[in-house]
Amino acid sequence: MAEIRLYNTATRTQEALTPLQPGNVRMYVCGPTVYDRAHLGNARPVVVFDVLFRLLRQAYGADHVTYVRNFTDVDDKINAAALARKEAGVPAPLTDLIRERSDETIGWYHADMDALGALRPTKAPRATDYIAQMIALIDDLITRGHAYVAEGHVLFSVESDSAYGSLSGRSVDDMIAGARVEVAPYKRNPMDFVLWKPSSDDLPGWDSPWGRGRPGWHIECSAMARDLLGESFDIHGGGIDLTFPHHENEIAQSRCAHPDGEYAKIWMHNEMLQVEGKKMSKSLGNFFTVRDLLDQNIPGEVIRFVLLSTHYRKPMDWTEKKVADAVRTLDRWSEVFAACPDLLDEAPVALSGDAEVVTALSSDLNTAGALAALHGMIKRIDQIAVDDAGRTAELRVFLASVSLLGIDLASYAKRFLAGERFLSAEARLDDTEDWVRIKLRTLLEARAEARAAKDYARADFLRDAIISAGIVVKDTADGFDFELTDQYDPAKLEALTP
RNA sequence: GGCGAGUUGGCGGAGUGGUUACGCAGCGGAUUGCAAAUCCGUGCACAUGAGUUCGAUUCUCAUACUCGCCUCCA
Repeated sequence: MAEIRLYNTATRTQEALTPLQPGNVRMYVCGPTVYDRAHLGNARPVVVFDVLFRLLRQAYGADHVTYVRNFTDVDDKINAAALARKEAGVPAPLTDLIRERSDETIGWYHADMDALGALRPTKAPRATDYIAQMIALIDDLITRGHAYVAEGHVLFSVESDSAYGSLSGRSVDDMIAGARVEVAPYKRNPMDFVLWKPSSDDLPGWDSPWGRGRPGWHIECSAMARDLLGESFDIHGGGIDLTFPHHENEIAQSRCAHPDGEYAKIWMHNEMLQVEGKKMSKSLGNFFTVRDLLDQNIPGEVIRFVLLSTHYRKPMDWTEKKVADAVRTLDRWSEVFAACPDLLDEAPVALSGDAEVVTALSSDLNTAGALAALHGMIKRIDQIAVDDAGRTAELRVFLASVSLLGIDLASYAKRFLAGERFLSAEARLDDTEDWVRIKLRTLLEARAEARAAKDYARADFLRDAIISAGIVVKDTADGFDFELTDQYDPAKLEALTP
């Protein structure tokens, strides 16, 4: 087994993973705030850390990896969504609507991430189930002099933590100088952040020593990680935008409350996702959800493939070309199994996967390198005779290697071999009007007749005409097929005469 | 203003102190009535300047440009 090396944001270097408890790895990843469908950006960390989860399970054993990913179900946006429903006339108490909204969103989230082939984490706690632990943690921080009560709020005192700012590499003074937040007058230091805040009567709230209220954003992760993983654990992950303030504040809370623990040892952050070269952001409104893509008939395996084709620490640009390339690659990989479809129905074998693939993944999750290694494998396999037993053995290793990336090639290939095509000509034609299909069919059949009569001049003339409308004509063993290209233009097709 | 990341061939995208990434596109060949698809083979690169070194795309510094975070955000 190759040594697993991971880039640690906290030290800004790559480090070998050595579990604090030998043979038992503990990982916490910040999960979604469940107010709406997961957008594509939400999917990136899920897929990235799922690959890590799979790698760790293989290296240490499935029962020796604990992966916790939370659901944040205390949030203004959830409240707003519930409030909007109430105002729309839904006759139910607001708290019920809030709970309903969270439940519904969590269900969506699981379904969408399942479609991307992500394994469920070992534990998926909800913040609202850990209010008591949060209150205890806050109480502890007050006792230890790291937090104070002011006007119904409990605030963390950043000046009480000499290490504050170490993860994100900034000093408290720098932060104050560049702060663009309005500073509440009751804060002792402008950077002090909320641990607990009062709740109005019409919003969710819990009784606490400081009155009815609700927790601040950061405390939930500290409380759940403490409860489920302990004071020290191995890996903490999330999007790079969480580095500050979320993770910085988590560290501060946890280390100050548990001075003997070091909280997370390795901090991993995935870079952001862009769409066609532009930042994907809610405020710009150019984002789309995972469900949108699935509904466009883009298979989950394809989405996952694209997400893994760029290293997790680099910004990734989501483009239609990448989707098309991924479809193409998965189609090719599927075709290799045409001669041995039974392999696809075999139960997953306990193979460790190709050494090159494992080495790439072990080197700070080099998923792009792993995909390159898979390309090499398939090339080698292609050169082995179809009836050679060695080919079957190699294909099993190939499948095991692909599944280490969480790409369910067996499922994809079975659908492909059964004739399913994604982004196919037929699928695209389905969106067009009847006359297009009739016209195209007329032209294609006219050409087939010309070919049958060996009137190649006419056949080629017709094919050139169809090509000029952006449609590629293919002759197959049992007839013909066609494919729409980027130049496909219905207007040109309409102008053609047989 | 503060913090951080990046700049690789036509495009996407890894990696390395001296040697092939890989994929797509291109080109040549096999195949085909001719094509398409497929298979085989193949050319093309490391932002700029300086330094360290026997040798740098790879290390150091500077410059330019791009991007992200500092505010809910993965």
